[in-house]
Amino acid sequence: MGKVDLSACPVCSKLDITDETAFLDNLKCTIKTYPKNILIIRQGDICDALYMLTLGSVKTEMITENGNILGIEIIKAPRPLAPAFVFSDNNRFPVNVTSLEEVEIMKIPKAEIMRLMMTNPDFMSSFMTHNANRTQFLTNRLHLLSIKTIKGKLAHFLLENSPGEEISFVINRNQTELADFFGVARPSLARSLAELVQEGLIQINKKEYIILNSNGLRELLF
Amino acid sequence: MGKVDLSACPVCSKLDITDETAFLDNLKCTIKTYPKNILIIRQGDICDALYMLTLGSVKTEMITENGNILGIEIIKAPRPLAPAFVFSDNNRFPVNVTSLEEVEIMKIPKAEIMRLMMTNPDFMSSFMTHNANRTQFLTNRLHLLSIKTIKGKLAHFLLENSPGEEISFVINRNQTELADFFGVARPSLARSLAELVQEGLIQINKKEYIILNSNGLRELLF
DNA sequence: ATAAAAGTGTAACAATTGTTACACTCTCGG
DNA sequence: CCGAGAGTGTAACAATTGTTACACTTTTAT
Repeated sequence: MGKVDLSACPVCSKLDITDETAFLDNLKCTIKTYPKNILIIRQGDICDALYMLTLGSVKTEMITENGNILGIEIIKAPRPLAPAFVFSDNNRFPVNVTSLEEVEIMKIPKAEIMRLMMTNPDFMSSFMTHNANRTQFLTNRLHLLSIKTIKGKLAHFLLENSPGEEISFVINRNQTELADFFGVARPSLARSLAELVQEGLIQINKKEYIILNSNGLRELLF
Repeated sequence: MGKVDLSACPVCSKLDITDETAFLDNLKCTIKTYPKNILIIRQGDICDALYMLTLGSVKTEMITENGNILGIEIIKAPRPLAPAFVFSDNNRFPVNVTSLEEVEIMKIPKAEIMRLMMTNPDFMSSFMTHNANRTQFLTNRLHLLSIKTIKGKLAHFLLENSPGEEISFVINRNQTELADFFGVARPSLARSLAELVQEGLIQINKKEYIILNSNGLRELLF
């Protein structure tokens, strides 16, 4: 089993653990490793334990009923996968989870999570905050999807990621991934990007973007 | 202050409260009433306490940057409003909350919530489950929005709400509200509904719907 | 009972996005 | 260095949805 850096985990960082090894030994859990590009969790699978990604990175994607893929996000270890759903009445995973590299996943039973929360207020607090942040992420996602034009989505997304006007920044997604992220067709996204460039609002060089006119971008939101 | 039926509240129902009045007296909280059609909470407002709707009903709606309204849901007392966000790092309300009638709202400080969770495992468990269910609701919302055609959204929505083929059921929203719920224009929704009727898939009488051909509806999801 | 307001049906037209197809560039492994 | 595959630019056309407008029906308030 690989070495886990608990202090980097948003849920565990505040734990007062004098002996990390002892802590992990006391924890009833199972650990599994998966090779690259494996579908680890299917949308709809029962979720009766907390899945903690301890090594590697995964991609979560939601598949709509019409078969389209609506990319959600990339998760890097250490971080829990869909922690909120352990406690829901209908405890099924809402997304597919696919390994992007060789990964290691720690499966902690629900009862153990309960025990940790009871005995460790800091853990409880972190766990709550982490879930709250996840909810906020979903809300933002909802917000993005509710913007109806592609150029509007792009404006929102670029403004959110830009460090400021005329300052270049890198978007770590290619056009195909971006299109999935927005839930639109790839050529349509390319067209909208080209229009933004032609209108002098932004500048693109591979994955490097520069906002030239942030006010112009903001106008696309109305 | 109105009488509160705690047993009907998803978060409080499992509390072992021998004396409800004493429980509420011990709870440090403030109670406010609002008349009908008042904007109680604005999207972006700081959320440093748990807002519990104890009487009446409210409507929550998300306003996108382009000014469009994306209806989310109607909430009836007793139920907490956006309970997850009390604990998030950026603890701001994600939605507007408007009263639909005269309402009463109990404001419980975050510290009090923490105390309740520490001292009352059942409360903690219910609170977690409730938040998890909310997350699942958001995920479903995301799912619905990610379906691209209006007829697809309608098919998904109607199949989800129908008790079965040829059995009538009531949708408690008018066309305008439904259009908001789906994030589409009202006449476009009307057109899609008319098409579903014309194709013999459903039957409509005011707010009463009947699915005539559920397989036909399912085909719209591909 | 009746006027005002809210909700619905529908049509013509505009705007946006999706689909498909293909040429081109870039990257990476052999 | 070269070829395969991935990623990009772009164009023509189809499909879907939005916009606007107006007549009509239903509900609500006085």
